[in-house]
Amino acid sequence: MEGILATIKDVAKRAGVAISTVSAVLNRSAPVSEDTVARVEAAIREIGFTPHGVAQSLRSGRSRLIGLVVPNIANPHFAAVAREVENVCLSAGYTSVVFSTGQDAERESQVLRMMRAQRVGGLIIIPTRSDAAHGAALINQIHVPTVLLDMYVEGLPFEVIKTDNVAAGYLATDHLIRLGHRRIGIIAGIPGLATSDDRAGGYQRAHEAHGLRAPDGLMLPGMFDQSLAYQAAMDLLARPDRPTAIVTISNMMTMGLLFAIRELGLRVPEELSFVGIDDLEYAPILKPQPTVVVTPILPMARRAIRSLLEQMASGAVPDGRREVYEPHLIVRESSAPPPA
Amino acid sequence: MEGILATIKDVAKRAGVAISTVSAVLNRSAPVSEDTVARVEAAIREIGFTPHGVAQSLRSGRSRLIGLVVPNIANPHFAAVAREVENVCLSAGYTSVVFSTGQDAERESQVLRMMRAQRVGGLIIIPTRSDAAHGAALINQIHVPTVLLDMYVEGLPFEVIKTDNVAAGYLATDHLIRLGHRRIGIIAGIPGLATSDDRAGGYQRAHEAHGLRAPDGLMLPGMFDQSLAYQAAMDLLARPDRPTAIVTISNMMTMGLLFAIRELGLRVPEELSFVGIDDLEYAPILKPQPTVVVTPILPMARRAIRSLLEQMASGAVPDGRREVYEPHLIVRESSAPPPA
DNA sequence: TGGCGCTATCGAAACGTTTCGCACCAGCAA
DNA sequence: TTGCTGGTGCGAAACGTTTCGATAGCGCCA
Repeated sequence: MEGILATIKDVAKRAGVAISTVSAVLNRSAPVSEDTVARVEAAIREIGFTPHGVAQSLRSGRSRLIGLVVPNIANPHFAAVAREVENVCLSAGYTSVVFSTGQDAERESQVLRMMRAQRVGGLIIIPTRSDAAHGAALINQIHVPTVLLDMYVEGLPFEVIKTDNVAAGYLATDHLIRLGHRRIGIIAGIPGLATSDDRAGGYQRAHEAHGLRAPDGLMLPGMFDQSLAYQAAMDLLARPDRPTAIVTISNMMTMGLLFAIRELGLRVPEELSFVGIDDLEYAPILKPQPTVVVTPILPMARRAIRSLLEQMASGAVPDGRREVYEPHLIVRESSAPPPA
Repeated sequence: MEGILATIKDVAKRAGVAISTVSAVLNRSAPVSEDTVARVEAAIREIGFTPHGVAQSLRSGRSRLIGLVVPNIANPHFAAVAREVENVCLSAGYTSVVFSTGQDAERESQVLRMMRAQRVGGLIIIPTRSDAAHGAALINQIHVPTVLLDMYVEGLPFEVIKTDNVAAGYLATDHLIRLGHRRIGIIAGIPGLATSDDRAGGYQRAHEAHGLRAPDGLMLPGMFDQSLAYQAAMDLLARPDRPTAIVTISNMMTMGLLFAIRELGLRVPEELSFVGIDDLEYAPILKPQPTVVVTPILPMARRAIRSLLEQMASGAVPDGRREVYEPHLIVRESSAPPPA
């Protein structure tokens, strides 16, 4: 177990060739005669040689490590992203390393420092903030090809793979308005976070599109944090003129709402309707099953990692392209016309 | 962004000292006078130097990469482990890289090859199988300090951090027997997998302890896979003499059962009781709330990574120690006496 | 026969660190 | 003056690769 692993030198000796020839065989980087290839490959098999990725990185300046930076790996939504990225990486011979920021800019920066120390070859980031100041801070910490997932950051030139968040908020709200709701609350995320602001913006827009004014005082922040969303929901639902419907802008916030509903013993959808953004993977066993707006997160993740690998291979300069995926509504049981 | 990062050489030049002196400052590995330290540190700050982890690894033979191998990172149970490991690693200056095996021995081996290529310095593994043959295969693929989590593998000398799985199965089954159930089904995992076998063993033992014989034909395999568990549950529940209660031995299998219950429109606990092993993080919003046997997975994860870091630092030989954590029962709403 | 071009192979430098032996200096005792 | 000692600092080798210029062997044509 205490490992002295074979080196390329051992292979060379065994096959009776030069080190550089073994390297050429390994990388197909130079013409090598058929039977030399065979001899080298035999030697590799016999002594169980695995190339020293660290040495390869150092010499070639290319790293086979991909960094994935997400808000929280324990959130199933992001875990799914990680799984997808891992799959693509593995089949492409890359290794992905995942880190959680906890939506904290300082921790994000700490994480990026680690990534830099490990000299990852590329980065997929779900950023913690989207304002220009953050962009300015980030730009100095990122020295490799990068793709932004889920959210843009002001002033960062990287490709962005996101959903139409305004549409997501719109879809959820529009659905409730059409059902007849007029007092619709929303538990939004962190002000200043594009994803959050856009989804809340869609909520406003939907009201306007129906010639309505979004009611005052019904937009509560929840961060991307379940317990805060729970607080917000309790607040909203304890009011005498409580809303007849609620929109939550992320899976964790839907969870928070569900906790509150359970605690207050509210009947859904008879007494309260709700629509969440992002699906819950156990939605089918919930009672009632939640109506949600879903985003194609898996295709987005796949696209992000593919695009990143391509950039790394081609050395293309980032062009700030934005790839936008459309969300769509899944009507289930948690939404119905308001009580008379 | 296209990164030419500063090297230790640049620092040395700027501070007017030798490279080796900078290294000494960085690692506190040799006495350096106070004002030289100050000059070097100033230089580091000024040019924004981050040590090249790859070069450090290569030269020192020590790697700051920790590999975590789990069945599936998209399973919240394992995502929680990953998060915990990441936290400890980050604060200790290590980087964790997570991989999923999909409970597939071949993929596990592929993953281990990647780990070896990256020369990770230590490994935490939740293995895919526990038999001796697997142990024999694994022993040749692992060349670094390693801790086994959740399950032992026959013939592997590493420290094992696990729960008392027999007790877990026992607790769940005993609870149902005490409630009066006599036809208790169990959806077990993969035969040959210790965790699975032990939990099923606990089910047998509980019957014996009450002077009962575990009913025939009520133990169905579900793998650690939701859809298979769903199939098994459908099978079990479609029978004319269907069990009055069911034990599921992992969170994914409880999910599968819940899908089946929902589809068949069974009332719980009036028509059917169940007890799951491992909690569901959204348990509180489920109706009925599931009765479960929980294992202290977070403390176990913390213990595993701490123990690993210690081993890496001390260079201690593995002693095959087994650290066993006790599971306990949380009675909620899904278990009640059987229908008369 | 000599020169040319092609192919297969080789040797050595380089990537950015750590590590280790050696040199320098001042102070001090002999 | 010489020799020793302890505290600093230096230079160079080494880690395991990739890469690139050099070279040897060979057939071919003039």
